[in-house]
Amino acid sequence: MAAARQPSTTDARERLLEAAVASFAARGFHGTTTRDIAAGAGMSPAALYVHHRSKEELLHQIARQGHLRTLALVEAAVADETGPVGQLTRLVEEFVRHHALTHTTARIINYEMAALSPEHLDEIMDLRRRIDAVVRDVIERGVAAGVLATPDPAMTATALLSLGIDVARWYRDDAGWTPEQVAAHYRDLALRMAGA
Amino acid sequence: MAAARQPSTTDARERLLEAAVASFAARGFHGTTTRDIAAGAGMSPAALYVHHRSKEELLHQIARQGHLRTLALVEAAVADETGPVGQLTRLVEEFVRHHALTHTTARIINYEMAALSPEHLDEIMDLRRRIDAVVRDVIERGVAAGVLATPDPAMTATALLSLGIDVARWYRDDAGWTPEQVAAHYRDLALRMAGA
DNA sequence: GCTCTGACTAAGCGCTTGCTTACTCTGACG
DNA sequence: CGTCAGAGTAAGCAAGCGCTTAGTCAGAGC
Repeated sequence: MAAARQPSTTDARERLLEAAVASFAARGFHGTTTRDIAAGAGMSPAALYVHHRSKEELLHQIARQGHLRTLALVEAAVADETGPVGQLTRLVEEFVRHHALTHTTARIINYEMAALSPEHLDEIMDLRRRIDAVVRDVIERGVAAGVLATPDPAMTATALLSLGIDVARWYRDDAGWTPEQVAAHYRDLALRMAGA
Repeated sequence: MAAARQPSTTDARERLLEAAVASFAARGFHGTTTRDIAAGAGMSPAALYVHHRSKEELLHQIARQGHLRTLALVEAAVADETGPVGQLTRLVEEFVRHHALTHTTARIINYEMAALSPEHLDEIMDLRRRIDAVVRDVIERGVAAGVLATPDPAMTATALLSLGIDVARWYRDDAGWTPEQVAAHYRDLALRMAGA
């Protein structure tokens, strides 16, 4: 049956995606050729088009999966904790740890967005707005409840997200800090910033 | 004399640089063609090579000038104030205001560095290390003097720089916040983060 | 008026790009 | 065994790339 061959098919598809992640992160979308990606997956240039429609579609899938994962992560942080301070603590810890751990993917989804088609960009921007909304909501509820204090919750939310996202730019696997160390330090910084 | 013609010559050179800034910021280094840049300066494709050696050299000049200006800015902030708290206040205000105001250039010099040649990248990385060192030094002196409090001055310095740099990624001229408003809010956040 | 200099361009060179075409090969199914 | 689907490829196409060549033209100096 067809399912018996599917594992290896899925495997080739996945290998191409992984090769695209590595290339896009290292050289950017426009700095990467379809031949780079195919070679990274150990295949001929034409093989890319057996499994994917175009180079831009690869970027779209990487961006889509990455943003969905981040949205799920922030929503889980809020769902698992009660109270704005606990939610903010958990959210920043997980958000920062995730951006340090998956900095390769995170670099692409945060810095290569301009290469998406207008339609795909719209879809990704919508996911980003939903992520932003979760963070802003936690801070606004905290301020309303008197357990957080900041004169401009929206700008503080922007700063917190910004701080986490930018981890993907500067973090190196061999730079002396583990994702957990950065996450713990950033959690403390975030609580100070939000006036906990 | 030659100087009489020089203004218009300098002008063409400068117009090409400005067009390169606009294109690199909008589409990235690899997403920009030399024809884009020349057209942006209102000239033929070949004109670029009358005034500049290569596309990469344009990026190098933009990155070099931008980093030198940022280094001068942080050094001036430290020189003009006495005491770590005043220096940190002034430094963050100016750094953030600068990144909001010049976000177009700042985007290039922070996110297109991978497109530089190895030699040019070395030079730029050295300038970045010097900028980092100024910020880290302010925080370390503040902690030593007991006017700032943070368990890891190096990581806090990284976070402060990161926060300022990332302003260039998300800031929009029409998004409701002026550079001064962002600078003032971020200055308060920075003082909290550093334990002032 | 003649010459020389330097800004600027039309045309194009050699190469690389994203993607397609026409094909081969493997393995499942009757 | 013959057929047929689908994964994979060798070869290549049209377009676009960074950059060069060979030249035009305006203005300064004598």
